[in-house]
Amino acid sequence: MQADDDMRGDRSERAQAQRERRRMHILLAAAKLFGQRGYHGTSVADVIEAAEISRGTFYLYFDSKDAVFLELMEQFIQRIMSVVEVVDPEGATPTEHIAENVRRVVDVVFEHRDLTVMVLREGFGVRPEVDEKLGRFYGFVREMLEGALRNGARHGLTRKVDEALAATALIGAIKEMFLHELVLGHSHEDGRRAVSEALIDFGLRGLLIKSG
Amino acid sequence: MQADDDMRGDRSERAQAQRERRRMHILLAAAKLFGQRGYHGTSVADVIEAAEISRGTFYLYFDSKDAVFLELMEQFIQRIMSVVEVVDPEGATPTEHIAENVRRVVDVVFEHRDLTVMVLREGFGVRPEVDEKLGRFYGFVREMLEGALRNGARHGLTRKVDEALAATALIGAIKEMFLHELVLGHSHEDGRRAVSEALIDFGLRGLLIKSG
Amino acid sequence: MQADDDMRGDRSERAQAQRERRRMHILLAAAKLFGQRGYHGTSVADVIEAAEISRGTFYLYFDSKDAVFLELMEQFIQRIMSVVEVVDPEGATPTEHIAENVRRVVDVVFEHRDLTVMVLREGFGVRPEVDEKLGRFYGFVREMLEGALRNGARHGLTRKVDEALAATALIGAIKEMFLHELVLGHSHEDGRRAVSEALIDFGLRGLLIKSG
Amino acid sequence: MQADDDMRGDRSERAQAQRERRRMHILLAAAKLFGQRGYHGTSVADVIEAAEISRGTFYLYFDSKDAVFLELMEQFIQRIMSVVEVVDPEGATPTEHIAENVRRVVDVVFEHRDLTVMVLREGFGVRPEVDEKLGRFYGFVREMLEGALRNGARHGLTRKVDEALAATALIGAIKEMFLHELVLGHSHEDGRRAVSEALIDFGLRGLLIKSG
DNA sequence: CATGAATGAGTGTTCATTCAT
DNA sequence: AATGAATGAACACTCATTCAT
Repeated sequence: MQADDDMRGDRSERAQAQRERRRMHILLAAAKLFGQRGYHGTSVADVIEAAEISRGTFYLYFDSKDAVFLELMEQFIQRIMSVVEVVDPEGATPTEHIAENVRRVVDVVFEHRDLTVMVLREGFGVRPEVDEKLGRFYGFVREMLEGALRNGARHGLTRKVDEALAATALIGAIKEMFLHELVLGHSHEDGRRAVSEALIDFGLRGLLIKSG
Repeated sequence: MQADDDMRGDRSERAQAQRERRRMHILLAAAKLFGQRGYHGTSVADVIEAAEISRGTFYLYFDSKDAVFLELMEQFIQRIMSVVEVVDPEGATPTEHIAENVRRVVDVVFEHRDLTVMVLREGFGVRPEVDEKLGRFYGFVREMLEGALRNGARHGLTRKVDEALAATALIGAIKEMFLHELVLGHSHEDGRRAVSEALIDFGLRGLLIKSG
Repeated sequence: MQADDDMRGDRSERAQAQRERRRMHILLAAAKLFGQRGYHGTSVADVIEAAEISRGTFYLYFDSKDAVFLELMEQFIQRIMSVVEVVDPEGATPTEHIAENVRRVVDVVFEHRDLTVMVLREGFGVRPEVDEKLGRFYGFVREMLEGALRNGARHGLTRKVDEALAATALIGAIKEMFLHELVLGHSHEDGRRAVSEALIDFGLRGLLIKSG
Repeated sequence: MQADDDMRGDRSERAQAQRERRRMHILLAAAKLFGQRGYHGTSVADVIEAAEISRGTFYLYFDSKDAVFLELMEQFIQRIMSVVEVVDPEGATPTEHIAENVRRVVDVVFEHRDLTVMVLREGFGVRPEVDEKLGRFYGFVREMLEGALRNGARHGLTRKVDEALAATALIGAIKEMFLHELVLGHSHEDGRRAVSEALIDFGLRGLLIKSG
């Protein structure tokens, strides 16, 4: 009896684990394809071929193509958000804080290359739900950046600038650098460090030696 | 015979002009739609409805949906390229040169809002030919920027930086600012000037008052 | 010029007529299949094969499989309703009136065999819109019948009965007789007359010679 | 050895009984669903959910969805047939005989509402085997009715009519009244009696007071 | 015996492209 | 040159059935 229970428990656990692994497998395959060919360029047929599963199996694990895309997008957003620490405006010089945030974000990005490319290359207009998710995410990022800029200005670290415009520029710069590195990157282990440093460098120091 | 030829010539010329006008009309309608809904979100049906032409007519002027997209992309690229003046590396302080280039590019962008949005929102991966075109274009832009950065460094105007990385960041910043302004922009006449100045500001001066 | 106009007019008219003929052709094919195999047993593939058109053409003429079914159902309902004349309760003996209604309905039914079978064999539960249409139709029929029964009772022609129950029984009898005749019927020209007479006979006279 | 056999026999018997109980359980769940949503509107998924069994188990007890439907239909048919007593043509006035048959059928119908609705709402065309079964059943019913009519005519109880047509009409009336009562019926205990009486009334007496 | 994960043929629908008029 | 009817490959999704555990 006990053995029986144990066996059943084992089997159920193993089944559950297997199921989770398969879900992951599909998500990974989908992320790669979405990253390479975009949402519209990737068909369910592509995904099931890449994941080596049948049509039916795909729908056994996910409600729809959209659902997969949204889940992947959510995964990425969650990972990034969970790794960014809001800087205490009253705290000491925030420079190091920011640098650490950047490093952590870069780590997430480089450990989830496909996911990142997928999110970064897909602009608005794919699906309303996607737009909403992206909107909230970029809103969050923008707030982080604007806060950092305000904070930096208060501490006399950065020039007084139109924070909204500056945040937009920074977002664009970050996206492009990540995309460039991830798509063309030679996957040097130091690509990661180079990007980290470049982001901190450009973000905090700008390009000019002396004011114009 | 001669008169006949003339008449035919006239007719042919007028027909040619009419044909050109119609092509333009279709391209404009397509640009607007591609900008608003993206490549995949725009169907040939949308285009012919917007251009008020028949299905057949569309294919009389263009080989395919792709061809329209590519031609529009080419148009945009040509316009931008034709307006950028390569800075003489031996010349005097290039700051003003650069500023003028920026202003001219901004002018093109704001005078062809649909076209710009279309190009900027569509990343790589739509079609191989599109990728190739975009690749060459960004290669050109990148070269311009890298040249400017090298030049600036030589003149002691900018810090010594990894020009490739810096160019990537700048490209991203520029794209994002344009997109943001064009999509959400309130179409103030001064939006154009604000963006111009912000680009020059961020591009040339960076954000930091004093070096870290 | 005039000839040109005429020709264009002709062409347009002919095109319009051709279009209408094709629509009809598809509807006829669909009605036959729906009648033979039911709504669920008939696929769009079946319809386009029977109508000898391509998948795309089907959707050129109809929005969906449902739309075809609903249009056919509506056609049948309209034909029947347009042919039934509401009996004036104050009028003279309504027997002849009723008999004429029956004959007209029978004519419609026998001239649109597939359509009738399609409607009669499909019960409720196919689609909400279908249910609603059928509900309204049977409501109409029921009202007609109940009115006739009330009328007949007032004139002393029929026994006093629970009109609702009697109407239900009559509806069932009518449906079954039509279905039987249309599905198995040997298409004798007199099948039509036999059914007409039987309906009048059973509806008006009942089965018993003398009351039990 | 003998004890062993007995035990095995017991176990086998118990297992057999359990198996039978489970079969019944599934059939009941299926009948309810088939009645409510029809054959096409009911998926195997619906059935296993309602029966609270697994997919595999379903196919352990039945060969296919069709097999369940057919078995249910057969069940209904058997019940009805087993309850109808063939009237002796040489016997005395058959009125009471008929009335008793009607009452027994009504009892079966009201005690197996789901089953009845299932059979009545599904016309021909679902599956060839279904058609065949239904065909044989209605053949039997038809024979009963025609016999009764012939008998009635011989005894001078009913008018001389085309018995085939009359039987068809009666079948339709019966079906419709049952369906109406079972689907919309307020489940009054007397609904049963009302229907019984109405059937006898309409079937035997018809609607007209005096002969035409 | 029981399970539920896996399958793939089939569904209704879309849309870029062709072609007879 | 202009039209729009016609096409069919491709799409996302469903579901009855099988089978390893």
